[in-house]
Amino acid sequence: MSQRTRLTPEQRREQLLDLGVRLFANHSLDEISIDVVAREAGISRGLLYHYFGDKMAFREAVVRRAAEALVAQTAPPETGEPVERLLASMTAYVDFVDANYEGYVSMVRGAASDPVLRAIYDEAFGALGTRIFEADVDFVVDSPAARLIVRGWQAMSEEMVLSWKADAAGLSREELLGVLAGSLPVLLELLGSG
Amino acid sequence: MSQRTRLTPEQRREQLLDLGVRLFANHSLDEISIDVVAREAGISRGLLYHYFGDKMAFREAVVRRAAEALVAQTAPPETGEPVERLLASMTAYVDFVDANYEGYVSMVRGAASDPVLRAIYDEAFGALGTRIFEADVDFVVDSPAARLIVRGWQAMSEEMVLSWKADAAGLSREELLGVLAGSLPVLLELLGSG
DNA sequence: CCATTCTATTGACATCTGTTCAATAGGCAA
DNA sequence: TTGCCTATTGAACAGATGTCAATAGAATGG
Repeated sequence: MSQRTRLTPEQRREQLLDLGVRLFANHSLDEISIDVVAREAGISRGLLYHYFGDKMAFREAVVRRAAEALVAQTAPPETGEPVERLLASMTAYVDFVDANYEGYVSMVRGAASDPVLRAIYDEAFGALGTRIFEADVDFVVDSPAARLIVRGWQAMSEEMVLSWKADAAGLSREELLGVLAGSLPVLLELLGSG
Repeated sequence: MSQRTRLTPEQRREQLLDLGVRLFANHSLDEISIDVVAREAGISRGLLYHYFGDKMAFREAVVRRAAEALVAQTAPPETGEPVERLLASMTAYVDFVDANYEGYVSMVRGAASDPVLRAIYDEAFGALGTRIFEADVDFVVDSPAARLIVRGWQAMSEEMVLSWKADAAGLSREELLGVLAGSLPVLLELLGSG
């Protein structure tokens, strides 16, 4: 069986990563055989190994690309009021999950099942969290306890956006954003009053 | 290699489930070979299939037992003020994660990577969430949006307890509980004022 | 237009792991 | 002690991962 299509390494790599995002969004690593990936991509199994080394490295590349896209696309604007910039970043987060749902789910699923993928995920979310402490808003005071709360708030945001995506629950995008944005200050205030 | 040890089915099942909890806490499904499970348990591979059918079903049984233990051990007390009962249930949750850390992580990891395990996890957390709406406290008014917020609050609680377990971040158990308990009403109030 | 070179791509093979099932042996009852 | 029940085993099978020398697009130079 010939019918080879010869692409540049960049094109081929992109094609395979895109495919990986689609596949890993709905199935775990061991549910996706190399055969399936190869057949779906119209290539031989060997080629996948040529580009990514092994199956795990392929998965890792897929998750890493999703994480990098998340961090890049949620970068807060350079100018504007601190609170405005935070809100813009948060809006970008919601829209990213909305637009890249499959890739996002792929990343989350991966993070839970493998330490290496978890590290990639943690690094991405650590970067998002750090932005909050660099934002110069009055209700954010850096401390270990505040870091813990921000982590929790991020987990809450993720869960709510994913649940909202699955079932809007009667909330508009703006109402959802209102809850997420409003919750951060009130949660951090619990530290002082607790 | 003889040296068989013949147990009752219940004993053997318990032994294997306990072992599964330990193993799946630190490694994903495909990282744990049947050989490892069998060797660790001192049995043959075949016996695991005799008891659980296949590898996935074994994993499923491990997660299901953890989920059932979680729901059982966080049951709120029958008597007392509604708010007190909620707080007692939440305290039981924190203590459960603290005491059964490996089993809890095993459940969370599994839930993210497989639809069947996810369903078990969702059912357990749905049960915990429903308790909140049945608790008869004034700040909880049932609605799709409120359900969404409770889901988010649960995700936040989980993340914070796990992070706190890994690194106390200077918070005592009581301070952590204070933040978790205090956050639920203020989050739900965001719905009215938003 | 042809030949050459480079390398993207293949396919067969070795190895490992999940799964099945007939055979084996531990322990209780008669 | 004998015999039966069934917990347990181990070998055989199926399917997937990972390896590597061989193959064939396509650009380049004459």
